[in-house]
Amino acid sequence: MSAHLAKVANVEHSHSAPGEILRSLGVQVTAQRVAVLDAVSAHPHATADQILESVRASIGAISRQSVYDTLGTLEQVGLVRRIQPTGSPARFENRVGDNHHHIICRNCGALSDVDCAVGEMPCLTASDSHGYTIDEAEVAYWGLCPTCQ
Amino acid sequence: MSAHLAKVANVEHSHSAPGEILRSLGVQVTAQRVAVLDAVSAHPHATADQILESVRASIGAISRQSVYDTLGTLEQVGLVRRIQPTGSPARFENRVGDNHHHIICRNCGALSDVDCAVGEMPCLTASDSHGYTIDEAEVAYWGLCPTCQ
DNA sequence: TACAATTTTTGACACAGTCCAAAATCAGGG
DNA sequence: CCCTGATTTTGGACTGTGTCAAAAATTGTA
Repeated sequence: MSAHLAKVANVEHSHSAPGEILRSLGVQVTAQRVAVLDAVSAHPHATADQILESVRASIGAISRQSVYDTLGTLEQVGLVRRIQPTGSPARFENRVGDNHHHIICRNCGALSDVDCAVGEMPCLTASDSHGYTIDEAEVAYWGLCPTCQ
Repeated sequence: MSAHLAKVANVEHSHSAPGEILRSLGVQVTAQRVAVLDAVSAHPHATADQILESVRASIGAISRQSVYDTLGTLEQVGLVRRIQPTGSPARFENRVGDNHHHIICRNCGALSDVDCAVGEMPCLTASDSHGYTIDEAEVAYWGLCPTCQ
């Protein structure tokens, strides 16, 4: 994803109404999209189904397909980041553009953000890039959280 | 997974018959298990279904459940490592114990091993461990392979 | 050879993500 | 404010991946 776009999305709009943010990015504004964006903001690292439940609680009805579609659109314009730790379904967060990493508990699945020491992608250098053009080093820290130790 | 166990599995058995390796680890030897181990060795980073196809080609018949069971057992005893890059099903490899990382093409999905500069887990230090006991820093390098650039 | 334990098979199920046609909504222009 | 074209949402079906469970088969030991 474009890091620049993500920063635009996050920095220039952090105090705008969701509808305005969408409009400024050329995305049609609908009640469903606003509700999904709100749900992602309220529940960092939520799964699509958790977002579905949250939106249903807030606007009454939305289809599962629409949640998936909207998350895809929001990811595409850089408002939402999609992560997927090993063994987990996809999770979504609105903290974008800073290349932060995550830390996951092997026991209970708790998940937290970890700032990237470098801040920009890719933040690590592969010992052998195999001729690839690398644009991201995705890091996940695994271990036991304070509660599960 | 126990790094020591993985090294035992990989180093002390790299020239033994698969059946002997299994027996030495206290795992009951069956034709299915030997075939799955062979398939993983022959096809690094294969998915469970690819391993299923390979085993069916080699020993004629095996159930999907048995492949999943066997992979689980082999992972448990440190003979096989299970990885799951974002957006991919689980993949299996017999290169264990060296904490190597992976590099994945965003376009075609090609996947290669990348040696870990440190060699042991965890090879990175989180900027803030949130009180976790960290035992692994899983790194995936993303970009475009030489063919897709 | 017999038997207990374990593994495999078979089929069903659950979860997560995608596909698709019809219906509904949005946005802009008149 | 209404109309219309474009887009989105809905509802249901489908696919892929992993798990569950009971019955059948196999392994290994005595």
